[in-house]
Amino acid sequence: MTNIKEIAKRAGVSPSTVSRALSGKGYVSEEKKRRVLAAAEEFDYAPNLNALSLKTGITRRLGLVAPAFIESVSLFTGGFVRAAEENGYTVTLFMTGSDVSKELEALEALRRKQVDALVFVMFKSDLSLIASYTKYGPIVSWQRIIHPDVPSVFMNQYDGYMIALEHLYARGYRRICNIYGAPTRLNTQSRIDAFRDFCAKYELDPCACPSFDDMGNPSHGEQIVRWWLENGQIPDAFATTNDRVAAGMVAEARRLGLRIPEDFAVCGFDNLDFADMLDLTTIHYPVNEQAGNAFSIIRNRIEHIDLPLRPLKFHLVQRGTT
Amino acid sequence: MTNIKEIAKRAGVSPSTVSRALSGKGYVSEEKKRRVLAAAEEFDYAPNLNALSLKTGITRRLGLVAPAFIESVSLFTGGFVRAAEENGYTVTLFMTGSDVSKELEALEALRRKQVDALVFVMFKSDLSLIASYTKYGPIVSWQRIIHPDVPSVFMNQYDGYMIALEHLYARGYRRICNIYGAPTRLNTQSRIDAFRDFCAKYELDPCACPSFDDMGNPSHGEQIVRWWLENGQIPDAFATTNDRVAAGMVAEARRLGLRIPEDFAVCGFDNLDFADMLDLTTIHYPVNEQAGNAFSIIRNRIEHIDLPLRPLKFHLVQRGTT
DNA sequence: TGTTGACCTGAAATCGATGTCACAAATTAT
DNA sequence: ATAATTTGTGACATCGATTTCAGGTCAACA
Repeated sequence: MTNIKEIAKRAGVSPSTVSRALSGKGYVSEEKKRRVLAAAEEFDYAPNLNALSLKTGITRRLGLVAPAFIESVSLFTGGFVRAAEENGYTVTLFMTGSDVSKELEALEALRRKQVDALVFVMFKSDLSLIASYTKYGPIVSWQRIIHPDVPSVFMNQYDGYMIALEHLYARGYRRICNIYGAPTRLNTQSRIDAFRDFCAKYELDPCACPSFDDMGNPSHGEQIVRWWLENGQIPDAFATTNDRVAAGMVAEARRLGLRIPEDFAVCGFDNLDFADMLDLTTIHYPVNEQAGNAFSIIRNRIEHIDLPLRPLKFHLVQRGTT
Repeated sequence: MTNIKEIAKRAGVSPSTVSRALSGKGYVSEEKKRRVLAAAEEFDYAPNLNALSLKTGITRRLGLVAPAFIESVSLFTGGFVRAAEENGYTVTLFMTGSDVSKELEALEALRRKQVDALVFVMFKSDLSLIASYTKYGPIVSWQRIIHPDVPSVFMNQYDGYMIALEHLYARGYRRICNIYGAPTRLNTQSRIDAFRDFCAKYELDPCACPSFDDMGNPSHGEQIVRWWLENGQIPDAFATTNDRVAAGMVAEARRLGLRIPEDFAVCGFDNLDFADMLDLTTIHYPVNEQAGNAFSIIRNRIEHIDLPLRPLKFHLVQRGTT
């Protein structure tokens, strides 16, 4: 454990001078600077980060809070860690499994200065609880929320969903079935709005086809395909919550001998890894770059600078299912 | 920021007494204990973790080093974080992108006491370099290595691959083509050994069918299918590096109008998320529990206890491609 | 010659906790 | 009654850095 005192002794100076020589702040004669650097080299000295954090009150550590690290959360995490590390920050994980008590632990870690800031990928806690911790450090959310103290870098799913709908229309599909996620999410409302406006634009009946709520897994996709086979004529196309639901539909169709896109078309969402392997048309969004934006917001607040945010856009990835 | 001194002042005692009252170590009268607890409650006091780390030399933070956080690395990360958090540890990420200088940064973080220990999921650095940092804290590797100071919790791929081969044999496939990963990996050698022993057991010619080296992506799988169509009769079955290669083969077969498993069978490896959606037969391994074992090894070294490691086994997940 | 300011240095305070130590009071043992 | 423990408490040192402060040298300038 070579510490600053030993370096000072070896170089024949005081600890203050060692600190100055190594940090480059304040005056140090060339002569002593050389001696300090030599001693640091000789003892392979590296300052203790805990001491530094205690003294300065800054840890250069950020907390990332998520239920689990799979699918698009992995993409976000990767983008966030990259941006953080490029700027000399380090990222600590808090895995909640959607448990609010675990979310509270992450908030407490902020209060206890284990991290300088938090990014919530998804959460279930009361927004007011989370906001009350902003006095201990910046908090940013990926999940779409509205609060003056907790900025959110959400995807504008109105735009993304509209791209999917426009694409389906352009390919000639008119009877479109919406498969939505959790109805309480603001994102779901955006998609409903997009569909309403889409129908108005092309003079389609928004009620022509029933929609499905609270769908998110492959098994949901399978259920929907089977439901339609038993309950009337299957729609021309499905606009789905995400690629997982879409994958379930594709798999079930294959099993039942239905042809895609002839019998029905499917458009996914997220462009996850496997969408390519399944030849699934989907909507892509640069989640990793958005995570970079989340980091920029945090850094802006911590260092009182004004990094610009990168504007991001959805785009269609057309494959064989439409 | 309310610190221990303020609590002391409010409760009318010394900081030492506050520390004793809150930690439960040493003698404190009931009366003062109550006063301290009340003051701590009133000021919503939580000890500063940096001060604690500095004083005790223990951070209860672990570093996880990986090139990126996708696929099975995500599974490992999830399992590791869960085990760590259950035991009061926190996990800090180091994303290397296979860059040795980034790996060095993680090692330096250990030396500078930002973390108590490290787990390398995968690495490229010299093993001797990594081992030289074990004097600063325990280091464990998931990648299979052999070193007295750096334990590794690898998968015994001999067993896993043998299960795949036995399965293919049982289903009647005799002409089996091996698709291997990076030839320098110890894992690859294990698989080659498994195939040798498999052929000996059933008196098959190990050279009956050429094998492929250094394959790992869907595009590799596609290439292999096309290669066989141009270069002789396609084998009965393929035993593959991982699910990604297998998925590429399945996708290409579908595109070319080949039937699976009639024209050829495919067995994947890893049982990633999408294997189910692709109806891919594959070999499963409880990676998340193995990550739990990695954590146990670390905890054993840090706390000088002797937690047992959970024995883990591969198993076959049969689906439609065999 | 006196003043100003740049340069240089180390002692000491500080960050926020823990833990040792000395000492006093209360309790128990002899 | 005296000795030996147990209980209870605060002063102070410590972890390893940074930073303020006071004081010193030295050259330039009025």
